[in-house]
Order: sequence, then structure tokens, then C-alpha cells
Amino acid sequence: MGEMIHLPRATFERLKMYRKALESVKKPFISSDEIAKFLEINPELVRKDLSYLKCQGKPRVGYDVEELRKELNDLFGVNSTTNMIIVGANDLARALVNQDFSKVGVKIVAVLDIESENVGKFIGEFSVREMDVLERVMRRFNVEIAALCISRDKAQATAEILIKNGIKAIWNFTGVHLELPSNVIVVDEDLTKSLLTIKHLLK
Amino acid sequence: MGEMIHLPRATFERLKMYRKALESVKKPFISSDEIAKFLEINPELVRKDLSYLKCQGKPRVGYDVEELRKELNDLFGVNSTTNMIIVGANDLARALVNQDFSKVGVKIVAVLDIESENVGKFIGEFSVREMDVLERVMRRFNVEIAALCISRDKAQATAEILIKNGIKAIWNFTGVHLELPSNVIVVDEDLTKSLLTIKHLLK
DNA sequence: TAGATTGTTAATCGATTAACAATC
DNA sequence: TAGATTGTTAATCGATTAACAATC
Repeated sequence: MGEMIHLPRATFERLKMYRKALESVKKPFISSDEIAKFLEINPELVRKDLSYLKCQGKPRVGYDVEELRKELNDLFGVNSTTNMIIVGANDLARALVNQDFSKVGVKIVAVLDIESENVGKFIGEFSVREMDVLERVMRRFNVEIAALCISRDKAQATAEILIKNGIKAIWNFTGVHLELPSNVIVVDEDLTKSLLTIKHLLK
Repeated sequence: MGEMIHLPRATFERLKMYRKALESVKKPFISSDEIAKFLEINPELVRKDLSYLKCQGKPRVGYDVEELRKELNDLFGVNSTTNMIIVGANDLARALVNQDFSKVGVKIVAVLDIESENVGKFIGEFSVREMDVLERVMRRFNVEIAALCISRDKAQATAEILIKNGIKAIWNFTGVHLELPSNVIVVDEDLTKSLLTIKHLLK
């Protein structure tokens, strides 16, 4: 079991796109051509990518949408829930709480903040807790991800506290380059990157 | 003039990273090795990338940080200001208003919403305006970018209105796949992509 | 000078596209 | 059957890495 196929990085990125594109598909079958048109890529590339999956298409028919959806969801572990806390009680935290991350199998279980004046405020349904409860929250909810939404100057120190308490992945909204042990997963969410792309395309 | 160098896509993406990395550099010179260590890539790759620029490094010294910074900022047009409106008055809008996009040459000039009950509310310093004022705002501020922060069901229709009024680029936070003329710049900001990456790495 | 670092060319690696046989 | 569509192999293209001469 666990026939660890090697999935090329570029393919992996596109599989996420296919997964999302399928969300809005109503028909039972879809061809590589249709997927390709939607995403503005080549149909050959779609077929190549999908050939890494167990899922097989039928000539003259296309791919079974439900089957494809299921395999992609399994691949990304979307059907099992991963618990996440938000650290930093501000508008960004509020925006995150409003998003529906259940469709990618992520559940927000608490909002913490290092600023004591925010403790007790509400972010959506969550009453903001102080950092001291981290250990307790970790134990209770088996938290794996922390979305880091605090100010730049406290980012590194707070990240270190999170890691010390067993957080496995940090979703970093601070814009600060975090220096952490290599076994920790850090994913930077950098909005200015998109703006630079837009500015360049506008020229 | 305008010696349009061909910039490989992968290089372009990394130039954004170099630009950002240089923000926190205090020394007058930096070597490709130092940049590479910071970003966890190969120094050869850094030198190759930088060789596309006019900027030249000095053997035994490295690259002139100020010179490099200037050329990268010019390349991305960061020193000229591009005006942006936000469409949709919610927590995400609030989060965006709080960000400092001036460092990438983007200025928020107004917040509009299609929901009349939000008109008049404040998002940061901005009093929310109705969509009717779009034409006027466009004329007054020479708006080029719209950050689309509204609900999924109104996304396509609202995007079309924006385009009709001369918006050149849409920064799409709605999660909806927009179908727009190919001359319009659409950049999707999809937070769930990062979560899928994290979920996959956690396995 | 010796040594560190750049810049560039060649070699390798990986990703995309073209071509086409297999199949329903 | 004829034709549309998949799946795969080979060819091409692009990106990274290795190697090393040039230079300060």
C-alpha cells in the first residue's frame, strides 16, 4: 500500500486548480479539453497531469467528475479536518474567521492574541484568549496550524512560542521572513506579490 | 531606449523575492551567497537572475544594495503610484485598508459597495460609497485596480460593471472564476491554495 | 599576490508540447 | 463504422545547476 507516486511540483500546483474548477461542475463527465479551456492551459497538459492519478478517463466521454473530485480531495486530505488557531485579533483575523475553510478541511478552533487589551473581544464567534492558554488549546484541539496575523515586530518571537508548543505549520501573514527550524512548515501569504504582478502587467 | 530584455517567468517571480529581501538589508553590499542563503536557493541562480538586470556585482564585494533596490523598484514600477478602489465593505476590506501598500506603489482611494446598507459606514478612513459614484471616482483618481471583496453570487456581474467603467485590473478575492475579456488583468487571490499546500505537507 | 566572488557557458534536469496509436 | 477523446512516447523548450575563467 501507499504507492507513493512522484508528483512533479508543477503538476501538484495544477491539481489544486483542477480540484477547485471541479467544484462548480454539474455534469457527470468532463473532457480534458473542457478543463483546459476553463483554466486556459493545454488539454495535453491536463491529460498528462491526470495520468498521475489512479483515475482514468473514458475515450469519447471524458473523466468521471465525481471520481476525479474524490481522488483529488483524498490527495489533499480535504476530507479529514485539520485544526487551526489564529494568533492576532485584528481585521485580518476577522476576515479569516468569515471564510469557509471547511471545504478544504480546515477548522478554526480559537483566536489568541499577545496584546492583552484584545483579550475578551469577539472575533466572529470566538472570544479572544491570551497566549497563556496556548498549551491548553493545543492539547484540547490537537491544533496543527497557526495563522500568524500579528504585527511585524512580534512575529519572530511569537512564531517561536508557537513552535515550542507544538504547532506544526505557520501560515504567515506578517510579511516578516521567519527563521525557524527546517522541520516547521512555513507558508508566507504575501499580498504585495500580487500587486507587483498587477503593476508589471499594467505597464 | 526601452531595451525590452526578455525576463524568464521563473526569474521574474524571484526578482520579487529579492526586492522584498533587500528591504531589511542594512549593509551597503550583499553577495549572491547571502541572498541565496536567506531565500534558501542556489547562489548561482541568484547571479543568473541578477545578470538580467543592468546592475553589476563587484567580485569580492557583491552587489550594491542601494543600486539593486533602485533597479528592482523601477522594474516593478514601485516608485510611481497606482490608484486602487476596494469593492465590498467587509472585514477583508478593512484588513486591506490597514495594510501598507504604499511600499509597492499602490494607493487605496475609495471603498465602494453594492449593498446599500453598507453605504456611509466607515472602513478605516473611507466612508463607503455606492456603486453609482464609480464613474466619478474613476475620473477623479485615475483608478486602475479594483480589489473585489464581495460575495460570490455578485462577483461576475460586479466585475463586468467595473470593466465597463474602465478598470484595467481586478484583484479577485471572491474565489469565483471570472470570465472577462482577455485584455483585462485578473489576479486571483486564493487563500485556500496555501491551506492545501499546508495540508499536503502535514502528511 | 592570493582568494573571494562575479558572470557566463555548457550540461543537466524537468516541464510542456507534438504526435499518434489505442479505444470506446 | 467513423469520430472523438484518452493515454503515452518522443521531441522540444525552458529552467537550474555545474564548472570555471575573469576580476577586483
